[in-house]
Amino acid sequence: MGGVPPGSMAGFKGQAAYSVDSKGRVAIPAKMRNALNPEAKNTFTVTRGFEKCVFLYPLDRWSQMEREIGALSTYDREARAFTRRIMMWADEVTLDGQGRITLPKPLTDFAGITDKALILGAFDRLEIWDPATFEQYLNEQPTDYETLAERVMGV
Amino acid sequence: MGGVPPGSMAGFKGQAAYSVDSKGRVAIPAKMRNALNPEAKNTFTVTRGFEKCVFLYPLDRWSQMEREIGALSTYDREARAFTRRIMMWADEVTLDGQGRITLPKPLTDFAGITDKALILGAFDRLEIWDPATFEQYLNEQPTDYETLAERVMGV
DNA sequence: AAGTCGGTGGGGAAAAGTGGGGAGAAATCC
DNA sequence: GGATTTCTCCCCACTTTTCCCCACCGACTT
Repeated sequence: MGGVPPGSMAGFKGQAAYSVDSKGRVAIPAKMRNALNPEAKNTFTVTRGFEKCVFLYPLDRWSQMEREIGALSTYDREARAFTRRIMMWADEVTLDGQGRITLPKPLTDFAGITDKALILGAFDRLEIWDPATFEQYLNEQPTDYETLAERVMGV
Repeated sequence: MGGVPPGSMAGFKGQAAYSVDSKGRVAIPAKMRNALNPEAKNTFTVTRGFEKCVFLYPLDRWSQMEREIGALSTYDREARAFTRRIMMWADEVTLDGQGRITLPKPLTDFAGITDKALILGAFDRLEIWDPATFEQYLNEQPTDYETLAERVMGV
Protein backbone atom coordinates (compact mmCIF):
# COMPACT_ATOMS: atom_id res chain seq x y z
CA MET A 1 0.00 0.00 0.00
CA GLY A 2 1.27 3.48 0.52
CA GLY A 3 3.10 4.05 -2.61
CA VAL A 4 2.76 7.16 -4.62
CA PRO A 5 3.91 6.92 -8.19
CA PRO A 6 7.64 7.04 -7.63
CA GLY A 7 9.02 10.51 -7.61
CA SER A 8 6.56 12.00 -10.03
CA MET A 9 3.68 13.66 -8.27
CA ALA A 10 3.45 15.77 -5.17
CA GLY A 11 1.01 14.82 -2.43
CA PHE A 12 -2.38 16.46 -2.18
CA LYS A 13 -2.49 19.10 0.53
CA GLY A 14 -4.88 21.57 2.02
CA GLN A 15 -8.53 21.96 2.89
CA ALA A 16 -11.49 23.81 1.45
CA ALA A 17 -15.14 24.23 2.38
CA TYR A 18 -17.10 24.45 -0.86
CA SER A 19 -20.74 24.31 -1.73
CA VAL A 20 -22.56 21.45 -3.38
CA ASP A 21 -25.11 22.69 -5.89
CA SER A 22 -28.53 21.25 -6.64
CA LYS A 23 -27.03 18.93 -9.23
CA GLY A 24 -24.56 17.43 -6.82
CA ARG A 25 -21.55 19.23 -8.23
CA VAL A 26 -18.52 20.25 -6.17
CA ALA A 27 -15.57 22.27 -7.32
CA ILE A 28 -12.14 20.78 -6.76
CA PRO A 29 -9.70 23.39 -5.42
CA ALA A 30 -7.38 24.67 -8.11
CA LYS A 31 -4.21 23.71 -6.29
CA MET A 32 -5.40 20.14 -5.98
CA ARG A 33 -6.31 20.04 -9.66
CA ASN A 34 -2.87 21.29 -10.52
CA ALA A 35 -1.32 18.48 -8.51
CA LEU A 36 -2.85 15.91 -10.86
CA ASN A 37 -0.62 13.91 -13.17
CA PRO A 38 -1.42 14.23 -16.85
CA GLU A 39 -1.99 10.45 -16.91
CA ALA A 40 -4.89 10.97 -14.54
CA LYS A 41 -6.68 12.61 -17.48
CA ASN A 42 -8.56 14.95 -15.15
CA THR A 43 -10.39 11.93 -13.84
CA PHE A 44 -10.84 10.51 -10.38
CA THR A 45 -12.15 7.21 -9.21
CA VAL A 46 -14.38 8.05 -6.33
CA THR A 47 -15.44 5.51 -3.76
CA ARG A 48 -16.56 4.98 -0.24
CA GLY A 49 -13.89 6.02 2.19
CA PHE A 50 -12.82 4.67 5.51
CA GLU A 51 -14.79 6.44 8.17
CA LYS A 52 -17.80 8.36 6.90
CA CYS A 53 -16.33 10.15 3.90
CA VAL A 54 -15.67 9.85 0.18
CA PHE A 55 -12.25 9.01 -1.29
CA LEU A 56 -11.09 10.44 -4.60
CA TYR A 57 -8.20 8.66 -6.23
CA PRO A 58 -6.64 10.07 -9.37
CA LEU A 59 -7.08 7.60 -12.21
CA ASP A 60 -3.41 6.66 -12.35
CA ARG A 61 -3.28 5.97 -8.63
CA TRP A 62 -6.48 3.99 -8.76
CA SER A 63 -5.10 1.56 -11.31
CA GLN A 64 -2.62 0.46 -8.67
CA MET A 65 -5.50 -0.14 -6.30
CA GLU A 66 -7.19 -2.29 -8.89
CA ARG A 67 -4.11 -4.41 -9.26
CA GLU A 68 -4.24 -5.13 -5.54
CA ILE A 69 -7.95 -5.82 -5.57
CA GLY A 70 -7.61 -8.03 -8.62
CA ALA A 71 -5.11 -10.22 -6.80
CA LEU A 72 -7.76 -11.23 -4.26
CA SER A 73 -9.39 -14.64 -4.54
CA THR A 74 -13.01 -14.93 -5.63
CA TYR A 75 -13.26 -18.05 -3.51
CA ASP A 76 -12.45 -16.39 -0.20
CA ARG A 77 -15.48 -15.11 1.69
CA GLU A 78 -13.87 -12.07 3.23
CA ALA A 79 -12.07 -11.10 0.07
CA ARG A 80 -15.39 -11.29 -1.74
CA ALA A 81 -17.07 -9.12 0.87
CA PHE A 82 -14.32 -6.54 0.63
CA THR A 83 -14.31 -6.48 -3.16
CA ARG A 84 -18.06 -5.97 -3.18
CA ARG A 85 -17.96 -3.25 -0.64
CA ILE A 86 -15.26 -1.22 -2.28
CA MET A 87 -16.31 -1.71 -5.90
CA MET A 88 -20.03 -1.19 -5.49
CA TRP A 89 -19.41 2.35 -4.34
CA ALA A 90 -16.79 3.13 -6.94
CA ASP A 91 -17.38 5.34 -9.94
CA GLU A 92 -15.33 7.42 -12.34
CA VAL A 93 -15.84 11.15 -12.39
CA THR A 94 -14.20 13.64 -14.70
CA LEU A 95 -13.68 17.34 -14.13
CA ASP A 96 -16.03 19.51 -16.16
CA GLY A 97 -14.94 22.69 -17.89
CA GLN A 98 -15.27 24.55 -14.59
CA GLY A 99 -13.10 22.17 -12.61
CA ARG A 100 -15.99 20.44 -10.87
CA ILE A 101 -17.07 16.86 -10.42
CA THR A 102 -20.52 15.43 -9.89
CA LEU A 103 -20.68 13.22 -6.84
CA PRO A 104 -22.73 10.04 -7.33
CA LYS A 105 -25.87 10.14 -5.24
CA PRO A 106 -25.16 6.87 -3.41
CA LEU A 107 -21.94 8.35 -2.07
CA THR A 108 -23.38 11.67 -0.95
CA ASP A 109 -26.06 9.69 0.85
CA PHE A 110 -23.49 7.47 2.47
CA ALA A 111 -21.32 10.34 3.63
CA GLY A 112 -24.26 12.52 4.66
CA ILE A 113 -23.22 15.29 2.29
CA THR A 114 -25.92 17.80 1.44
CA ASP A 115 -25.13 21.39 0.47
CA LYS A 116 -21.65 21.93 1.88
CA ALA A 117 -18.56 19.81 1.44
CA LEU A 118 -15.19 19.79 3.11
CA ILE A 119 -12.44 18.81 0.72
CA LEU A 120 -9.20 17.57 2.22
CA GLY A 121 -5.90 16.81 0.59
CA ALA A 122 -4.76 13.45 1.96
CA PHE A 123 -1.48 12.71 0.23
CA ASP A 124 -2.37 10.22 -2.53
CA ARG A 125 -6.08 10.98 -2.52
CA LEU A 126 -8.65 13.63 -1.77
CA GLU A 127 -11.34 13.21 0.81
CA ILE A 128 -14.76 14.80 0.85
CA TRP A 129 -16.61 15.12 4.12
CA ASP A 130 -19.77 16.63 5.37
CA PRO A 131 -18.45 19.47 7.54
CA ALA A 132 -20.42 18.50 10.64
CA THR A 133 -19.47 14.85 10.27
CA PHE A 134 -15.80 15.74 10.09
CA GLU A 135 -15.92 17.91 13.17
CA GLN A 136 -17.58 15.11 15.05
CA TYR A 137 -14.89 12.72 13.83
CA LEU A 138 -12.19 15.02 15.18
CA ASN A 139 -13.92 15.37 18.51
CA GLU A 140 -14.24 11.62 18.88
CA GLN A 141 -10.54 11.02 18.43
CA PRO A 142 -9.23 9.40 21.59
CA THR A 143 -5.60 10.17 20.83
CA ASP A 144 -4.04 13.59 20.51
CA TYR A 145 -1.89 14.63 17.58
CA GLU A 146 1.44 14.38 19.37
CA THR A 147 0.73 10.89 20.67
CA LEU A 148 -0.45 9.71 17.29
CA ALA A 149 2.76 10.91 15.75
CA GLU A 150 4.79 8.94 18.25
CA ARG A 151 2.86 5.77 17.65
CA VAL A 152 2.58 5.92 13.91
CA MET A 153 5.89 7.41 12.94
CA GLY A 154 7.85 5.76 15.73
CA VAL A 155 10.55 7.31 17.82
CA MET B 1 -8.74 -16.37 -8.74
CA GLY B 2 -6.92 -13.17 -9.31
CA GLY B 3 -6.10 -12.42 -12.83
CA VAL B 4 -7.74 -9.76 -14.78
CA PRO B 5 -6.72 -9.67 -18.38
CA PRO B 6 -3.40 -7.96 -17.81
CA GLY B 7 -3.58 -4.24 -18.18
CA SER B 8 -6.48 -4.18 -20.55
CA MET B 9 -9.78 -3.70 -18.83
CA ALA B 10 -10.89 -1.71 -15.87
CA GLY B 11 -12.87 -3.45 -13.18
CA PHE B 12 -16.62 -3.25 -13.00
CA LYS B 13 -17.77 -0.61 -10.56
CA GLY B 14 -20.91 0.94 -9.21
CA GLN B 15 -24.39 0.06 -8.13
CA ALA B 16 -27.82 0.50 -9.65
CA ALA B 17 -31.34 -0.36 -8.59
CA TYR B 18 -33.20 -1.17 -11.80
CA SER B 19 -36.56 -2.67 -12.50
CA VAL B 20 -37.21 -6.11 -13.91
CA ASP B 21 -40.03 -5.92 -16.42
CA SER B 22 -42.78 -8.43 -17.01
CA LYS B 23 -40.62 -10.27 -19.50
CA GLY B 24 -37.80 -10.77 -17.06
CA ARG B 25 -35.54 -8.19 -18.63
CA VAL B 26 -33.02 -6.07 -16.71
CA ALA B 27 -31.01 -3.21 -18.10
CA ILE B 28 -27.26 -3.29 -17.55
CA PRO B 29 -25.97 0.15 -16.53
CA ALA B 30 -24.24 1.94 -19.37
CA LYS B 31 -20.98 2.39 -17.50
CA MET B 32 -20.76 -1.33 -16.93
CA ARG B 33 -21.55 -2.07 -20.56
CA ASN B 34 -18.82 0.29 -21.61
CA ALA B 35 -16.35 -1.58 -19.41
CA LEU B 36 -16.83 -4.72 -21.52
CA ASN B 37 -14.03 -5.92 -23.74
CA PRO B 38 -14.92 -6.22 -27.42
CA GLU B 39 -14.02 -9.93 -27.18
CA ALA B 40 -16.88 -10.36 -24.75
CA LYS B 41 -19.17 -9.75 -27.73
CA ASN B 42 -21.81 -8.16 -25.52
CA THR B 43 -22.35 -11.52 -23.93
CA PHE B 44 -22.24 -12.71 -20.35
CA THR B 45 -22.15 -16.13 -18.86
CA VAL B 46 -24.55 -15.96 -16.01
CA THR B 47 -24.53 -18.43 -13.16
CA ARG B 48 -25.36 -18.96 -9.57
CA GLY B 49 -23.31 -16.69 -7.38
CA PHE B 50 -21.71 -17.14 -4.04
CA GLU B 51 -24.12 -15.89 -1.43
CA LYS B 52 -27.68 -15.52 -2.70
CA CYS B 53 -27.10 -13.67 -5.95
CA VAL B 54 -26.42 -14.09 -9.64
CA PHE B 55 -22.95 -13.74 -11.16
CA LEU B 56 -22.44 -12.31 -14.63
CA TYR B 57 -19.06 -12.98 -16.19
CA PRO B 58 -18.17 -11.40 -19.51
CA LEU B 59 -17.63 -14.11 -22.09
CA ASP B 60 -13.88 -13.58 -22.28
CA ARG B 61 -13.47 -13.73 -18.52
CA TRP B 62 -15.64 -16.81 -18.31
CA SER B 63 -13.38 -18.76 -20.62
CA GLN B 64 -10.66 -18.43 -17.98
CA MET B 65 -13.08 -19.80 -15.42
CA GLU B 66 -13.74 -22.75 -17.65
CA ARG B 67 -10.05 -23.46 -17.89
CA GLU B 68 -9.87 -23.55 -14.11
CA ILE B 69 -12.91 -25.76 -13.84
CA GLY B 70 -11.62 -28.00 -16.60
CA ALA B 71 -8.44 -28.55 -14.67
CA LEU B 72 -10.33 -30.20 -11.83
CA SER B 73 -10.15 -33.94 -11.49
CA THR B 74 -13.16 -36.02 -12.42
CA TYR B 75 -11.99 -38.53 -9.84
CA ASP B 76 -12.29 -36.18 -6.91
CA ARG B 77 -15.67 -36.34 -5.24
CA GLU B 78 -15.75 -32.73 -4.14
CA ALA B 79 -14.43 -31.41 -7.43
CA ARG B 80 -17.22 -33.30 -9.12
CA ALA B 81 -19.80 -31.78 -6.80
CA PHE B 82 -18.45 -28.29 -7.38
CA THR B 83 -18.36 -28.69 -11.15
CA ARG B 84 -21.95 -29.87 -11.20
CA ARG B 85 -23.17 -27.07 -9.03
CA ILE B 86 -21.57 -24.27 -10.94
CA MET B 87 -22.25 -25.60 -14.43
CA MET B 88 -25.86 -26.61 -13.92
CA TRP B 89 -26.83 -23.00 -13.33
CA ALA B 90 -24.76 -21.46 -16.08
CA ASP B 91 -26.23 -19.94 -19.20
CA GLU B 92 -25.24 -17.40 -21.82
CA VAL B 93 -27.12 -14.15 -22.21
CA THR B 94 -26.58 -11.39 -24.75
CA LEU B 95 -27.44 -7.72 -24.52
CA ASP B 96 -30.40 -6.65 -26.65
CA GLY B 97 -30.51 -3.42 -28.62
CA GLN B 98 -31.45 -1.51 -25.46
CA GLY B 99 -28.61 -2.87 -23.37
CA ARG B 100 -30.73 -5.36 -21.45
CA ILE B 101 -30.46 -9.05 -20.69
CA THR B 102 -33.10 -11.62 -19.92
CA LEU B 103 -32.36 -13.53 -16.76
CA PRO B 104 -32.99 -17.30 -16.86
CA LYS B 105 -35.90 -18.21 -14.62
CA PRO B 106 -34.00 -20.76 -12.52
CA LEU B 107 -31.57 -18.05 -11.47
CA THR B 108 -34.16 -15.42 -10.61
CA ASP B 109 -35.91 -18.06 -8.54
CA PHE B 110 -32.69 -18.98 -6.79
CA ALA B 111 -31.80 -15.37 -6.02
CA GLY B 112 -35.34 -14.37 -5.09
CA ILE B 113 -35.46 -11.65 -7.71
CA THR B 114 -38.89 -10.40 -8.66
CA ASP B 115 -39.55 -6.88 -9.92
CA LYS B 116 -36.52 -4.96 -8.69
CA ALA B 117 -32.87 -5.84 -9.12
CA LEU B 118 -29.74 -4.45 -7.58
CA ILE B 119 -26.83 -4.57 -9.99
CA LEU B 120 -23.36 -4.37 -8.51
CA GLY B 121 -19.98 -4.01 -10.14
CA ALA B 122 -17.67 -6.52 -8.50
CA PHE B 123 -14.40 -6.13 -10.35
CA ASP B 124 -14.27 -9.01 -12.81
CA ARG B 125 -17.97 -9.71 -12.77
CA LEU B 126 -21.38 -8.18 -12.18
CA GLU B 127 -23.70 -9.32 -9.47
CA ILE B 128 -27.47 -9.14 -9.45
CA TRP B 129 -29.27 -9.20 -6.15
CA ASP B 130 -32.77 -8.87 -4.88
CA PRO B 131 -32.58 -5.54 -3.02
CA ALA B 132 -33.97 -6.89 0.25
CA THR B 133 -31.69 -9.92 0.13
CA PHE B 134 -28.66 -7.73 -0.32
CA GLU B 135 -29.54 -5.49 2.57
CA GLN B 136 -29.91 -8.54 4.72
CA TYR B 137 -26.52 -9.78 3.53
CA LEU B 138 -24.95 -6.49 4.58
CA ASN B 139 -26.63 -6.53 7.95
CA GLU B 140 -25.41 -10.04 8.62
CA GLN B 141 -21.79 -9.09 7.98
CA PRO B 142 -19.87 -9.65 11.19
CA THR B 143 -17.00 -7.41 10.18
CA ASP B 144 -17.12 -3.72 9.38
CA TYR B 145 -15.55 -2.28 6.24
CA GLU B 146 -12.47 -0.79 7.90
CA THR B 147 -11.62 -4.05 9.66
CA LEU B 148 -12.19 -6.08 6.52
CA ALA B 149 -9.79 -3.87 4.63
CA GLU B 150 -7.14 -4.35 7.27
CA ARG B 151 -7.51 -8.11 7.17
CA VAL B 152 -7.80 -8.58 3.47
CA MET B 153 -5.40 -5.98 2.16
CA GLY B 154 -2.96 -6.30 5.02
CA VAL B 155 -1.26 -3.58 7.00
C1' DA C 1 -9.32 50.40 -13.49
C1' DA C 2 -9.33 46.57 -16.39
C1' DG C 3 -8.14 41.84 -16.90
C1' DT C 4 -7.65 37.19 -15.21
C1' DC C 5 -8.49 33.37 -12.32
C1' DG C 6 -11.39 30.69 -9.24
C1' DG C 7 -15.95 29.36 -7.52
C1' DT C 8 -21.30 29.21 -8.39
C1' DG C 9 -25.56 28.66 -10.94
C1' DG C 10 -28.69 27.34 -14.73
C1' DG C 11 -30.47 25.81 -19.52
C1' DG C 12 -30.50 22.73 -23.56
C1' DA C 13 -28.95 18.70 -26.28
C1' DA C 14 -27.90 13.94 -26.05
C1' DA C 15 -27.90 9.60 -23.86
C1' DA C 16 -29.80 6.15 -20.77
C1' DG C 17 -33.73 3.56 -18.65
C1' DT C 18 -38.58 1.75 -19.20
C1' DG C 19 -42.48 -0.22 -21.43
C1' DG C 20 -45.00 -2.35 -25.13
C1' DG C 21 -46.01 -4.46 -29.85
C1' DG C 22 -45.05 -7.71 -33.64
C1' DA C 23 -42.38 -11.30 -36.41
C1' DG C 24 -40.24 -15.64 -36.11
C1' DA C 25 -39.04 -20.02 -33.87
C1' DA C 26 -39.93 -23.61 -30.77
C1' DA C 27 -42.79 -26.51 -28.19
C1' DT C 28 -47.29 -28.61 -27.65
C1' DC C 29 -51.67 -30.56 -28.66
C1' DC C 30 -54.89 -32.65 -31.40
C1' DG D 1 -48.14 -34.44 -39.45
C1' DG D 2 -50.29 -30.14 -39.24
C1' DA D 3 -52.23 -26.40 -36.72
C1' DT D 4 -52.23 -23.72 -32.59
C1' DT D 5 -50.17 -21.76 -28.74
C1' DT D 6 -46.31 -20.11 -26.32
C1' DC D 7 -42.07 -18.11 -25.87
C1' DT D 8 -38.21 -15.52 -27.51
C1' DC D 9 -36.07 -11.89 -29.75
C1' DC D 10 -35.96 -7.58 -32.16
C1' DC D 11 -37.66 -3.07 -32.97
C1' DC D 12 -40.05 1.31 -31.88
C1' DA D 13 -41.68 5.03 -28.71
C1' DC D 14 -41.67 7.64 -24.43
C1' DT D 15 -39.72 9.60 -20.14
C1' DT D 16 -36.09 10.79 -17.23
C1' DT D 17 -31.54 11.71 -16.21
C1' DT D 18 -26.98 13.14 -17.37
C1' DC D 19 -23.61 15.90 -19.42
C1' DC D 20 -21.84 19.85 -21.78
C1' DC D 21 -21.87 24.57 -22.60
C1' DC D 22 -22.69 29.46 -21.46
C1' DA D 23 -23.14 33.21 -18.13
C1' DC D 24 -22.31 35.55 -13.70
C1' DC D 25 -19.89 37.25 -9.52
C1' DG D 26 -16.18 38.20 -6.56
C1' DA D 27 -11.27 38.59 -5.52
C1' DC D 28 -6.74 39.25 -6.55
C1' DT D 29 -3.22 40.94 -9.97
C1' DT D 30 -1.07 43.95 -13.09
